[in-house]
Amino acid sequence: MGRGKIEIKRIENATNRQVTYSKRRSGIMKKARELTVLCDAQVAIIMFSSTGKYHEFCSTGTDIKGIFDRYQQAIGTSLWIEQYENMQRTLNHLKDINRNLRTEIRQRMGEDLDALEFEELRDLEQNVDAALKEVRQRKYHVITTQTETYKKKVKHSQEAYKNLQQELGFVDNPAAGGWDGVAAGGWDGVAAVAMGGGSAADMYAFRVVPSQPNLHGMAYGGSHDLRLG
Amino acid sequence: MGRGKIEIKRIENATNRQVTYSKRRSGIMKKARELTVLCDAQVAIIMFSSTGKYHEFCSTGTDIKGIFDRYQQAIGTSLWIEQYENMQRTLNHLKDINRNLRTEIRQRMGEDLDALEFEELRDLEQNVDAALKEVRQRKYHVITTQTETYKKKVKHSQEAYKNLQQELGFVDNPAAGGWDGVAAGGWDGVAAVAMGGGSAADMYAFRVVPSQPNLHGMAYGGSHDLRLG
DNA sequence: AACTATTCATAATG
DNA sequence: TCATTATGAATAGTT
Repeated sequence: MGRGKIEIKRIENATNRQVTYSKRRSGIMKKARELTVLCDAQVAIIMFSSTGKYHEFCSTGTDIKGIFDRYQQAIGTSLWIEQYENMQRTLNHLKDINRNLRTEIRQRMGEDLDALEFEELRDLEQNVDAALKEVRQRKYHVITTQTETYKKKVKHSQEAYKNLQQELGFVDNPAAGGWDGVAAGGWDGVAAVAMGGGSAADMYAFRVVPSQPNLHGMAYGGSHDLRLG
Repeated sequence: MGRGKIEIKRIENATNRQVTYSKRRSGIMKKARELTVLCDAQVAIIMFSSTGKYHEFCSTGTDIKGIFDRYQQAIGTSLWIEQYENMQRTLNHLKDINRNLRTEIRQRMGEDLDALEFEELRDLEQNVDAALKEVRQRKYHVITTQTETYKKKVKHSQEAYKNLQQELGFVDNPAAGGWDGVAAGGWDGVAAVAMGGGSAADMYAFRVVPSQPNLHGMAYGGSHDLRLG
């Protein structure tokens, strides 16, 4: 065809190559379209030129994805099965880990202990005991720090008050009440109450991990069976 | 071409249709092969005949999957993006949950308490305290049960021993030692030791969740930063 | 499947 | 890129 036969090998002249690509591409596309109409066939074509431009053809009544899904069904496997299975594996692994994390939390809460051997129970007890000490220590630290902070605030306010009184010409009278009672030890009393453990009303479920409380998928102290997938 | 022009519409005669499909299919395949050689192009073709048979063409140096991956990159999206993204979302969600579960465990172990407010610390303390009581109670229950079991076993052994002695014609002499010392309360002593809390050597990390200990991805009491994905 | 008459695709050219 | 055209390739209908 054309003005003389040509050898089927790479066209070295880039311009000629591009022209030939364009002509033959449209030729193939036309043939493909005719085939789908004449023979009631489904055809999908994807082409990339040497310059990287892409063109596609797809028979009417479907799309590239549809034909490829059918193709994958025909050859009995997914071309992307490897990635997909990797992901599925990771997912299941994460689910298993999460399940075990939940179990550990439940056990640390004193639930579901029936499955534990005596040695495990003993270790758990020691671990929870040590944790309790840590938590108490930290709580005490926070209280102490907070108390100090408030004491300083009170002291500053007190001094500001005195300065104000002096500036306004009042007589400085420390025994007249005002802030002194609190400054003398009132906040230590607050600390003492806070340290004393909870009342019955305080016994609601523990709930921490700030900022994203709903990512657990459940309330602490409640059931841990988050269902996913 | 051919003996007379034909109208481009579905060929009703099934045999003709099949013959034409076969001829034109090979024509397109040949054209595609020529295009890839002449123009250094990448081409992928998938065809399904009206009878359901499939045929494919793919330029040398690559495969269907390669061309489709490139195609998806070219159009800037994945044809299977929906399934994939759903999975990715689930994965990230699981990771978030996982992270929070680990944080909660660390906090229940008395670590990473700096981020907690005073109220959270107080709740945590109460919760861990209550859990400790539960664990101790369970441990005591296990010990009691175990002790009873051993007591019974000892008693049975003792009686079997006595019966044996009688059968062999020996004189029954309770003061002669043997099992009686243990049966009188020796196992309660075991229980007492077990209840007494751990020695310094017992203070290794707590490790439960039986059957699949490695799914945590870390040792209890160690770092909780399992990296995934 | 093979064969041909005929149409079509396209290489070379402007 | 577009149009023209000579030429070989593709193929519809037939055997």
